[in-house]
Amino acid sequence: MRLTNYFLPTLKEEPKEAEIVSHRLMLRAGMIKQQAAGLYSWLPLGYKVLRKIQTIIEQEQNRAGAIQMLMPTLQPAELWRESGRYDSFGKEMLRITDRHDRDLLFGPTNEEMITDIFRSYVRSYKELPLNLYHIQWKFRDEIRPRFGTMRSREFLMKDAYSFDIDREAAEKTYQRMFVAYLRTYFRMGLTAIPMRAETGPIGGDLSHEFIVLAETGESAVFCDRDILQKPIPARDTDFNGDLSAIVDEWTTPYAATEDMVDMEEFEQKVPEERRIAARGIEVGQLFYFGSKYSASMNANVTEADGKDVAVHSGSYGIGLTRLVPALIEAFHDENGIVWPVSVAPFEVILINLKAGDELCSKTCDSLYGQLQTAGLDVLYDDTSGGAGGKFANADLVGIPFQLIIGPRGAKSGEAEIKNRKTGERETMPIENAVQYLKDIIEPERRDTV
RNA sequence: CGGAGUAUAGCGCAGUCUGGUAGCGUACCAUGUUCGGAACGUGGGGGUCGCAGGUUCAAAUCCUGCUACUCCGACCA
Repeated sequence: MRLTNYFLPTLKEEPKEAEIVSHRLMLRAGMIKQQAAGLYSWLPLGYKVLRKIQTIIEQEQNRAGAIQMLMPTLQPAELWRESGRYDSFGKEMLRITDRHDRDLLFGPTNEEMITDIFRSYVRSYKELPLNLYHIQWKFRDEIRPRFGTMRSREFLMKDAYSFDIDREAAEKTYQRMFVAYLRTYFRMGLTAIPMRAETGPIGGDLSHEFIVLAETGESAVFCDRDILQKPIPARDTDFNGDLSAIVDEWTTPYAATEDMVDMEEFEQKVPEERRIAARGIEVGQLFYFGSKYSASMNANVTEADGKDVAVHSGSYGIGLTRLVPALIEAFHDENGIVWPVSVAPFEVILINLKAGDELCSKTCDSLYGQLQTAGLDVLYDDTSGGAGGKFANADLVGIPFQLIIGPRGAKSGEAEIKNRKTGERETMPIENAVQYLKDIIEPERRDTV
């Protein structure tokens, strides 16, 4: 993409409404625009990151055996009356009336609807297990939305819903999602720590939150440093096999949020030098809630012995629109964002330092074509501004590698490559630059590990 | 929903106390000099001062009401 043809409205000055660093940087890097309290437009750069995150989530959900579909944002109130949540959910649920005076709601979650789909079509235990997911916009009318898209009213979520014949089978599904989550966050460059969690209003008795450590995290968390060293399950993990060893390994070190922590237990189980008391951002949650909805909504299947039983269910969420700021909280410095390659809006930015110089522009145009041919996701800064502005902008939006060509280099045949994360610069013959970038970027995509 | 603030050019702000019809920085347009970390000069365009009502010869400024947004708290993926 040529920057002269793109839409990237970056801001030099600090927007006054933003308090935390990720919100400020998302506004300054031209990723989002606030439209009302808790409602945001995703501008091209921000949307590109969101799509990359979505692709990783989809790949890992599919790998773990979940099946993608899509449910509507608006739901009929009847389903929620059936489960009893129409009245109990409270004012966070946005209620809408259509022209026929029918009660609708903007879905804050989809347990009722997926259960309705399930009971409409599934009759036999032979069709289990089933794990369906969708990635859809949800709405919760938060009393006080804040921190940009970290806590917005409208938000994009991946929700998977599983159906199993009994608790044992449901726990296996739970473990598959657990492993998929470890891989998902790892591929985004994050270390997300699974912590025993309260089950909250969704109900049930088995739940983990996945937490990313960050100073601006909304909750205090306590864990054993050991958990940060645990190995990530490989790409070829057999999701049909027994995953309990992996889950056990990850759930043995102490890790709990402030809601669940027992300080005495924490201090007793974790030696002082390994204790981490920090703040964290929740980026996903797993729930097993048994037959809570299947029983009240008649989602039964017939077993081998001819008897009907209510299925055992779980739900598994990942907040995409919250992951973006969580990533920025984890990856930034004083100059701007520092994206990991796998979620970066572009992998490399080609900077033409002097767009008016014939040789310089010719060299850059050629490199731009080569980078595209090499399969790299490239933004080409072909604007006519000064060098300082271009460097500042490239640093701000956080593209992992900068390929810098100035008139001097164009003449002498030298290219400069800056690593955004380390700040290191390397000079090399121009003809080597594309292969050099390809070699360092491809493994960083983490799509083959 | 309780408490505290803010609203003036695209963005960041001053002007409001003490009423006289709007200014600074930046961004934008033109032009010239620059050209490796947001460079400089000259010229230019852009604001019914959040909305409504009131007081006054005169309101960004004083009074009343409303709206939006932000922060703290309770709540939450």
